[in-house]
Amino acid sequence: MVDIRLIRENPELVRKALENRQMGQELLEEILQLDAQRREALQIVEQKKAERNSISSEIARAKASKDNSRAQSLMDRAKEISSEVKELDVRTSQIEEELRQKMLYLPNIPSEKTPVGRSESDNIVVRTWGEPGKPAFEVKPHWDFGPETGLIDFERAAKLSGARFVILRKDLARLERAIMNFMLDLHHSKGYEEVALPFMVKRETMLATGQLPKFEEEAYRIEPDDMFMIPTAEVPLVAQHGEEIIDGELPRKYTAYSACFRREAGSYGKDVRGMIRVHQFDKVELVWFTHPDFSYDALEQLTADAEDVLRKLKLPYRVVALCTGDIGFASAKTYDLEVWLPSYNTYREISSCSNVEDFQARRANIRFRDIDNKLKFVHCLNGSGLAVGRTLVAIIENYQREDGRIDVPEVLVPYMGQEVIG
RNA sequence: GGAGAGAUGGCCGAGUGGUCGAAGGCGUACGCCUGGAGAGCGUAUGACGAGCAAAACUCGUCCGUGGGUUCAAAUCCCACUCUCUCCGCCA
Repeated sequence: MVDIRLIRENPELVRKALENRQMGQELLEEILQLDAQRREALQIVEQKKAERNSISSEIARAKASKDNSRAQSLMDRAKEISSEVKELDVRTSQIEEELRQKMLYLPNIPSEKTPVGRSESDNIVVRTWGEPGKPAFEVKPHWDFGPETGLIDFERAAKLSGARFVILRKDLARLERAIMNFMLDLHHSKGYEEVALPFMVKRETMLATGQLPKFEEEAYRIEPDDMFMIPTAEVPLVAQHGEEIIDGELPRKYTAYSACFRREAGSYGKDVRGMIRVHQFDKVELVWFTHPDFSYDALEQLTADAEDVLRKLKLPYRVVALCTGDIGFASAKTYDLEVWLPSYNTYREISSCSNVEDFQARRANIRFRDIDNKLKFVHCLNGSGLAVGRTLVAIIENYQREDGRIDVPEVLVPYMGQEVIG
């Protein structure tokens, strides 16, 4: 949620933000109009209420001094005002609700640090790490490797659940578990508090983090209970502190494993082969709650922590700063980590690290007490550290040997108890 | 699923119709005391919204949520949500 006062006092800033996001201005205009209406209605109703209140206390005084006729005439007057107040209240809260609904659809204002651009092609490569290998043989894409070795079973997954699901078997199932444990252990060693969370959440939880109301068609909904399967652990990880005043030191750093569920509506043609884009995948997530003054330092640190996973796995990657036209709804600034995938002969997203500033904290009402003793909204950051399925793919393709088997990355050997699979 | 108990400020906890936004305590901030710290003493300390150039100012709202009764609701009535205890079922 964007601060309504900021919108009111600095609409040009919001106008520019929407423009940079390649979005229309209509929503902003509606919000400005509703805000003006709301304040006008508020002033009228509050004045009436003040009148009612003062008569009410006069009644109390009249009754105390046994002046019953005076009390009665005041009560008649108060009754009139009260019914006026009731009407005005209804009108005011209608406007307020309408405004609130519109506000929920307004995206975050991109940071000044976010490069301005129209689309993906305007993103900026910030740095590159490692060299894509140049094997003398042809690397098998994971969608061939998997079925041929029997370690990935797309057919039976489709039998169970339809397209875009995957079954991992034997060493690959174990490798995935090893990857998760390795990531969680690494983050834990850096001071992240590990959390195990619900994968199903209430509607209001999805609202708090910004997945709803705008992106409902992207989420799996559990009809009878109006709950949602989480699209990322970010949702419960952030919302756990909803309606709280965080006590103790900031930043708070959390890491959690979760399965993630996405309908992938509107991406029918994309990545139909393999397990790059599936409806259910595993991910290890990182979330920070920080003081507003330090959230951009925190973004660098969080990104570095996610990068460290790739470095320790010795997977070549690059860091991309997303432009204003490409960052997510809630984000003010985002770095994507992209890992080298031989099957695509390019880098593909494996992590997305964002500073959403106070956007989620406003929705979820997450505050802290600053040194000046004032309550302020925290800044929230989230990033994948990393998407486990895509890490698995990256290992299959980057660690492939000429004999078609896969070397286990050194850091995972202790978790696997073996050095080669396949 | 059945039965009961509860939900009040950052926290604990009093308060059953009219100066209650709410006693008391803890915590926090400042001051005194001290070589320094602690203890002790004193003072202050809810949130949100609107008005104003701004406010230490004024007004409004808020005692789980939503309705209702009343001139007036933390307090009375109804519904719901959540938490806890017990019973049943279950991984």
